[in-house]
Amino acid sequence: VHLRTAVADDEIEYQETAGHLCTIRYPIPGTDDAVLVSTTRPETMLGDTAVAVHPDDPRFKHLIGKTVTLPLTGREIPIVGDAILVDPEFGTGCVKVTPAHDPNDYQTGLRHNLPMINLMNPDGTYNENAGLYEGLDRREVRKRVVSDLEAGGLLARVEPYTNRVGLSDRSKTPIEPYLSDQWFVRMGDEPDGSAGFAQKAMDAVTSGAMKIHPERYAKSYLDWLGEKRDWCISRQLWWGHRIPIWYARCPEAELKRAFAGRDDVTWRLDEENGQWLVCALDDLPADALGDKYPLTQDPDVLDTWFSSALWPHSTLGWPEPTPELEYYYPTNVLVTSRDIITLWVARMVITGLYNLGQVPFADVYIHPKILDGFGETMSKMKGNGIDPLDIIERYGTDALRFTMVYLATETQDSRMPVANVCPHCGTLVPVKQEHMSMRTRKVTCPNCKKPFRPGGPWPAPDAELTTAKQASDKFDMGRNFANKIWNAARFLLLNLEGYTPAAIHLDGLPPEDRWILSRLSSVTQAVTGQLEAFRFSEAARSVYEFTWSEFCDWYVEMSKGRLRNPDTRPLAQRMLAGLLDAILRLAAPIMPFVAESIWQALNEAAFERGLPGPEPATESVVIAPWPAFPVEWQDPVRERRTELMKDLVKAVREIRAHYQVDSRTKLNVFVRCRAETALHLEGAAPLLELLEGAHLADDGCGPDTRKPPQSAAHVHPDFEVYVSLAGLIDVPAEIKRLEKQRGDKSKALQGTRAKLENVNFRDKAPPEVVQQQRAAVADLEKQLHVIEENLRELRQDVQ
RNA sequence: GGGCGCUUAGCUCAGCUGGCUAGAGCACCAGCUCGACACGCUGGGGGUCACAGGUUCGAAUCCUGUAGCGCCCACCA
Repeated sequence: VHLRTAVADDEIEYQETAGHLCTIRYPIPGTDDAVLVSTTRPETMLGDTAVAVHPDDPRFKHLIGKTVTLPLTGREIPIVGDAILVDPEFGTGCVKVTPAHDPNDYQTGLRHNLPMINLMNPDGTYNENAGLYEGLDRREVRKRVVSDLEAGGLLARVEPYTNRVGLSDRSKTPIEPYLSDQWFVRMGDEPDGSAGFAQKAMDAVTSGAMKIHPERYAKSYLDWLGEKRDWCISRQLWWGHRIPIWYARCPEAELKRAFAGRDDVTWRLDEENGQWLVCALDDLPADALGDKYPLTQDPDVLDTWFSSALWPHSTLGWPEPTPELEYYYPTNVLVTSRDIITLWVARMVITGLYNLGQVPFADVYIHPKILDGFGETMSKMKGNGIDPLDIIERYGTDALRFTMVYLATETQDSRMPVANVCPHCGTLVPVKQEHMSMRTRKVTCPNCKKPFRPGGPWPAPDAELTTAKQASDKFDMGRNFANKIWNAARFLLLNLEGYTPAAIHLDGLPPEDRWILSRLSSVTQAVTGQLEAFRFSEAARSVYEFTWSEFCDWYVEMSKGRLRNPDTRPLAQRMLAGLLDAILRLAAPIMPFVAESIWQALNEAAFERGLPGPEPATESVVIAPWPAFPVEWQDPVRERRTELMKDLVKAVREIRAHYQVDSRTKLNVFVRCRAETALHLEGAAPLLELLEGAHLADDGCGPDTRKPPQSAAHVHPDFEVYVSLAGLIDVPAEIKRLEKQRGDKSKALQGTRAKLENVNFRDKAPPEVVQQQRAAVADLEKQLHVIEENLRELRQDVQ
């Protein structure tokens, strides 16, 4: 495929290609001598207009100013000295110069005022300048040139050579550099020295008018713009915005007459071609100047990035001063990928500043990328992409979105191993590397042995093979979380009968309410900060953690008893409704669909709700105000108290699980602790009852509690728990349990002691850190002591 | 060649300004169909934080180097 268009440097991709390096003799007239030049593109020698050597190269210095005869053409071309083009160490030290067909040679040509001979037609065939080779395709010319040189004894040698060939991104055919007229946008500064396009776009970032997050990406933006390379914006393609230039050959008076009073039309003279270049905002009809002087529009179209650069304002109705443009421009945040910071972002800034005088957005957030399972960027070409629709169908939209946000960390790209879902039996068949790049058209299911086509971007359906859908268990997390929220909401909705709205008063609240409000206030504050700082992954983690591990795992469980008691039920309902309301608002940006559907259901059951006081709910969660709660609700002491109770419950659970005691069997629990801790654990008895089916007697918690016979122990920094297991206790197993606890604790003790024994640590570390370590040692020693005691008793039991 | 980033549990990733026994999800093991949820609950196993130096009382965290990987840019007649 030949696209026959100009391409930008950034549309070229290089590929290592095995080719040949030909060394050709260029005879020096009047002598038997010749200079040797090497090239990977021998056919371009027809357009050589010089041979260059390094000006300081002793081997060739004396030749500068002389000429050589260009083989096959007989043209005499000069030998020039050029320190930029020539590396004397490389090859023969002599370089053929083909200004019309190589960018470096072009620059060399300009430096030495060399003629530029364009050999090629736009279709890649050679033109009349190629003499005998006219009309032949470039590849054919290469063959002929080589054999003709060989026949003439002018081909010194041909060696195998691997070089990097520039291929078009789009067509994957080799780029042929050649001279053509193109349209450029000048990026450099104005002739008077004032800032040009590139500089203005740089200033937008250095002045802080536009911030790039994470900050390090500002560097690629500034570095690239700093080169101020002119932007070639014309393309010889069919699809695209046409270049708004019309050509006319007429007296200027005609233009003045036809466009009198129009400030959207300008023109200037193209002296080289003796015509007017007319530029207009709106399309000009061919007969705008009358039949005598037809206007013809330039056939080229704009670079797609030029059109894209207009996106932030052209989508809002520009150039008309629409209300939308007025209201939305400049926008707030652009979210995009790092590889188009230059191609797209920089150019949006340039056109935004030029057309509207303001940057198009205040913040640019660059997200990490999802890579394929092998760590490579996904691309259509490679065929290693994943179809979001497959994921949505299998896991849900919110699952997709949540997982993506969860993975949007600050630096780390994320690999996404993908599996094909066997269309016959549903087995997940992991994608292997050899399935990539469309090489594998057919995979056999290891389970049902039937064939299918792996999922991916296939150009057309396959009549014989069903194409598999794609899956990736990375989305389990999002799906499970959506489901968790859904079920928590269901629980609440089933328990809202008789709900009455009323304000919450902090003072009368039970400890678990104080705790969850403290957590809610902290978490809401954290999520708000994380979103503002573009730390999306952290925000997702905060919402997930709070909702699942705190609200569902503990608060909802704790509320079950209260909902059964008519005295405590109304408050529990208000708390739960208010909490769910807050969770939905926090989750809405990340899981909009689940949040919205629950919001609607909640509006039916508890229209007026909220913390601390009830308010009528908004019609939709998307217009609900972002939540914020009093900082005074944050109460470290209450949080600590709840943590202690949770630890107590967990200790009992651990024992129950270890002895595999049926959950319906009631356990008797005894706690030995300091009086102060006992105070903190005051509310623990009902929780143990509710959550663990465990009984803690009124006098079972305090400094005087004694270890009951036949019991299992768990030693916590703040308390010792004993669970009576008369008839169930397995003494050797219990010894093993305690020995493991002892192992863990003494390992920690060792580490901490070692630190304290270090004089330098005691002298140089901050006192509070030293103090903390001392306390830790004391705690651990005490715990170990208790464990030892328990072990001794158990060993006596055995004997 | 220049720049940026990464390397932590079997897999995919957290770990912000250095300081409790390094965390999560999935996977794995054991036990749970008790009134939101088996897409679940409970308990558990699993890590020389790539490697080598250095700074520090103390390093997954800071510095230097090495190796591997990814991306962007430049470019080899």
